[in-house]
Amino acid sequence: MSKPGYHHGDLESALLQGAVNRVRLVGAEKVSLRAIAGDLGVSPSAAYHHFPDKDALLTAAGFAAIDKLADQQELALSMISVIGVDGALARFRALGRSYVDFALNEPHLFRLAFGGHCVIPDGTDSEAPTRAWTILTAALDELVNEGLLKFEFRQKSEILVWSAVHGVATLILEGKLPPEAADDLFDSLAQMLGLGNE
Amino acid sequence: MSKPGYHHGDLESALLQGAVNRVRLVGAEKVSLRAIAGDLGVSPSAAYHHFPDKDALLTAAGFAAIDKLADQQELALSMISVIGVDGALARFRALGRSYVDFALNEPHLFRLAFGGHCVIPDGTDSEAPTRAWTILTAALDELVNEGLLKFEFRQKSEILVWSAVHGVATLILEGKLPPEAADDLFDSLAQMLGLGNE
DNA sequence: AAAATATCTATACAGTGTAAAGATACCGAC
DNA sequence: GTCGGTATCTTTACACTGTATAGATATTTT
Repeated sequence: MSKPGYHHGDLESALLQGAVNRVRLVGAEKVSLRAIAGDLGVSPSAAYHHFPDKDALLTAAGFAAIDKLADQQELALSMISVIGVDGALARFRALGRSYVDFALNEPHLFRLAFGGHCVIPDGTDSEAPTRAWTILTAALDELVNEGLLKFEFRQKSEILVWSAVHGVATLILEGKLPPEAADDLFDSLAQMLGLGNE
Repeated sequence: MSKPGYHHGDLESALLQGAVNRVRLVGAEKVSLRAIAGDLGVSPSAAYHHFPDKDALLTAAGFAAIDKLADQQELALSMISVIGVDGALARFRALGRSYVDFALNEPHLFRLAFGGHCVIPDGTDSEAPTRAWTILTAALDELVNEGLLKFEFRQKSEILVWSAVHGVATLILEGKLPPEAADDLFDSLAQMLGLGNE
């Protein structure tokens, strides 16, 4: 299944990987299908047997980028073994930090992922809850369990937290906010979530 | 200064306007310099006497889009004449709503404005406080003056509010959150800002 | 082994951004 | 006014893009 001969074995995932690599380096709007194919020593037209067109390949790469973000978040979470209140808070913060870090370390992948290429069809809830969403809700659950977040605030907190973290990442990336804004935001979030308790 | 003859008078702003129009319709990555020039009945190369390259033109169009967003916000603000506490709250909400509305009504302009084309050089504070920023701080000032927001929370609220609103706009636009998420977010924000008082 | 199919290549075409050189209209100096 | 210089625009050309079509090659099926 890897490379059993002339037919290259698994061009589809090789193309995807190549697309991700190229986007990572130069950004989505400056990657050419021909370059990706060239990297793999393959004719430009070869891609059309696996993806309907260039845009579809980039979209697939975008979803791969979203997955990489989720990977990084889970990795960041896994490195915090503290339990209890402190653990819950640390994990919450690590989640935001890894999100922003991904945006700043991989700006091109981040923009590809959230820049119009990977729009969900907008139909009624497509019942595809995104790994990022799942990860976030788990962290908020923990905050609730530890008594750090009032249960009735949890639902709305999901939207607030994700929006704020995504927003600050984007705005820093675009130079609209300074990098320190991220930590300030995390402070505000922690503080405000906590305030619901007293 | 408008159209005094063959030299077209003011090609530069005509190109800019044309670029904005085209981006508005089909999105930045599908607009061609030649099409913009064609709309104006002008040769493709003509643009190069006014902009170093296509990217620069699109960047200018992006900043124009940012300005349109600010216009829309100020217009939304101007339509609320209520004074006092209710007015401050209404204006705060209208600010968020107009921001999200702009993103949803003009997705291509919004993406151009915040999708990497208009990055501030990232140098130390470039002392260019953006109209959006000014507008936001004014609204928060009013909240403080009306006693709806604790003074010590104001500074950090700037980042929180702008990030959250920008984030929710983006995530709705990309299909990651449903449209109703915006109102939920405004509820949370109003509630949480208010909580700092009791 | 032969036929059918999936995969890849070769070729070609219209469209792109943009560099270079030539034409045209304007503008200030005499 | 006329003349020369300059900004503006056109023409032409080139390298490059995505992708459609048709042909070659390897794999799979029968």
